[in-house]
Amino acid sequence: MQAEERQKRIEEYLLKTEFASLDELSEQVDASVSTVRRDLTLMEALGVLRRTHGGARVANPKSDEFTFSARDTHQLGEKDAIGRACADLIQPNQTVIIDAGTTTFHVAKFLEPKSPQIITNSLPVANLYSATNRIEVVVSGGVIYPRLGVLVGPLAVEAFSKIRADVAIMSSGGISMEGVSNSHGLLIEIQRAMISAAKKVIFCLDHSKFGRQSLSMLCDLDTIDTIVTDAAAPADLVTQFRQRGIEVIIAE
Amino acid sequence: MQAEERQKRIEEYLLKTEFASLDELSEQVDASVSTVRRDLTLMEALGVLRRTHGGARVANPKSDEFTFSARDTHQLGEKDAIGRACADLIQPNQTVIIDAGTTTFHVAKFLEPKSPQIITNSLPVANLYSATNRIEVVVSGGVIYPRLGVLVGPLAVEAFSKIRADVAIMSSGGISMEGVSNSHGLLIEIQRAMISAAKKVIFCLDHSKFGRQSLSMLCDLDTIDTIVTDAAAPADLVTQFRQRGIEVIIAE
DNA sequence: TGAGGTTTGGTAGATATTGGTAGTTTTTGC
DNA sequence: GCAAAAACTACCAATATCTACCAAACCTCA
Repeated sequence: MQAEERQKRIEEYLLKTEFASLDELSEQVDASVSTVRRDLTLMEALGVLRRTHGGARVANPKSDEFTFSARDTHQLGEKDAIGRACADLIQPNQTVIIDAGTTTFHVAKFLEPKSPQIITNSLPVANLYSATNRIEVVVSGGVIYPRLGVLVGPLAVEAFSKIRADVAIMSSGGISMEGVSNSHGLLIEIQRAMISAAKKVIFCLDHSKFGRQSLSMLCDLDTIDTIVTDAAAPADLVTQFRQRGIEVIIAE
Repeated sequence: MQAEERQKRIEEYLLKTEFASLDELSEQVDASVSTVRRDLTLMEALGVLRRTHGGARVANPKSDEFTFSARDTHQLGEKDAIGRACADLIQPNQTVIIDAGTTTFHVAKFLEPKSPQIITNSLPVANLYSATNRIEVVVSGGVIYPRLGVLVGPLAVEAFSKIRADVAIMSSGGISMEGVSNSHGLLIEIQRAMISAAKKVIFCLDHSKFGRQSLSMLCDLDTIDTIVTDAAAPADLVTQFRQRGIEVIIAE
C-alpha cells in the first residue's frame, strides 16, 4: 500500500474511533509499528491528529458523533483484546449480527479481514464501515436512542425478526448463574430478536460484568454458546459456566 | 493501445479507486511499468493526478452530490444559505423526511430549533443528531452504499413506503424543464418512495444543478412544491419554474 | 522501402521507504 | 518512590521505487 493511502486510512480510522493504539493502527493498515509511528509524526505535523503515548487521537474530534465510543477509554486494553479474540471466532464470509455496545464495537474493528456480512443496529458500527466497500453492512431501521447511537423500536425488532445469520455477537450489562441481564429495557426486545435470528450466540463481556445483575433478564445461560472475556474474570464463575457447557474464551 | 487511450483508462481507474500502485496500473492498461511511469509524469503535469511513491492518487477526488465528506467545503456558503432558507420552511413539530446528499445535510443542521421528527436514510444526518435527545430521528434500514453513507435496498424502500410525513426535503443531480434527474439508479426508487410518503416536496438544489440532466429521471416538475436554491441560479429557468406553479426560494 | 523520429520495455545506479533493534525515556503497578 | 513494563527515539540493513539512460520496436512520410 502507498504511504498516502495508508495515512488516509489512519485518518479515517481515527475519525471513527477517536483514539487508537499503535498496534491497532498497524494491524488496520497492515504495516509495521515503525511505519505507523512515522506516519503519525508526519500527520501530527500536518495537524491531522495528536499523538499520545501508545497511540493517537484525532485533533479536532467531531463533537457529538461518537460520544459513547470516545469517552470509553475505560478498560480499553481489555476490550481491545476481547475484540480481537472474538473476531478470531468468525469464519470468512459468515453473516454476523453485531449488537450495540462498546465491547461489541471493539469486535467490529477487527472483522474486516474476515469480510463478513454485518448486520447491526449500532450507528458507530455502521459508521466504521460506511466508507469501505470491502464489507457489506446492513443497518436495521429504527429510532436513534439518544447518546448511545443505537437504533431501537419496532423497525429494529422487525428487521432482526426477518433475517437469519450465522453468528450474533452480543454484549450486556451483567451475567450471573441466573442468566444474562441488561439495564436498557428498550434494547431487550431487539437483543432477543438478534439471538433468535442467529445460529450461534457469542457474548462479549469484560470481567466487570461477571456476577452483576441488571434490571431485566435478557436470556438464560442455555442460550449462550460462547463467552469471550478478559483475564481478570473471576475464575469460579468461569469454571461454573464451563460446567454448564458454555465455551469461555479468555482473551490475551 | 494508444497512449491517449491508456491515459484515459488510467484516469478512469484512479477515479474508481482513488489510489493505485504502479504494478496495479500497469496490469490494468497492459503496459510496462516504465510506460505507466511516463504517463503518470505527464498526467501529473496536466494536473489530472498526483504521483506518490509507488503509485498515484487522483488530484481532486470526485465529489458528486452524494459523496459525503466531513471536510466538504465545496460551495459551503451557498449550501449553508440554502440549508437555512429551507429549514425556515419547516413548521415546528412537523415530520420531515430528509434525503441523503450534501445539500440536504446542510438543511438538517438547521432543523433542531423546529424540533421536528426526522426520518432519513442518510448516515451523516443520523450522526448529526445521534447525541442529542431533543430531536427524534428515525433511520430507515438498508445496506450501506459504500462511500456515500446512504442506506439503500429493499429495507430502505420498505421503510419509506410504510410511513407518512409532512415534508420531504430532497436533493438530486440535476433539474431541467423535463424534470428532476439523478445519477444513482439505486437511489431513485428510494427517493420516489420518499416523495410519495410526503404531503409537501421541497427540492434543495444549488445553482450548479440547474439545466443539468443526469442519467435517470426521478420525477417531473409537477411533483415539486418548492425549490430552494442560491442567488446564482439562472434567472430564466427560475422564471419558467415559477410559471409552472413551483415556489422558488432564492436563499440569502 | 528506408531514413528519421517517436514510443516502448528494460536496466543500473541513486534515492526513498520500510521493518526491526538497541538504548533511553515514560508510564504503570505496587 | 522504586522496579518492571511499555513506549519512544534514533539508527541500520533490507527492500522497494525512482531517475536516467539505452536499445529495440514502431510508426511516418518521402
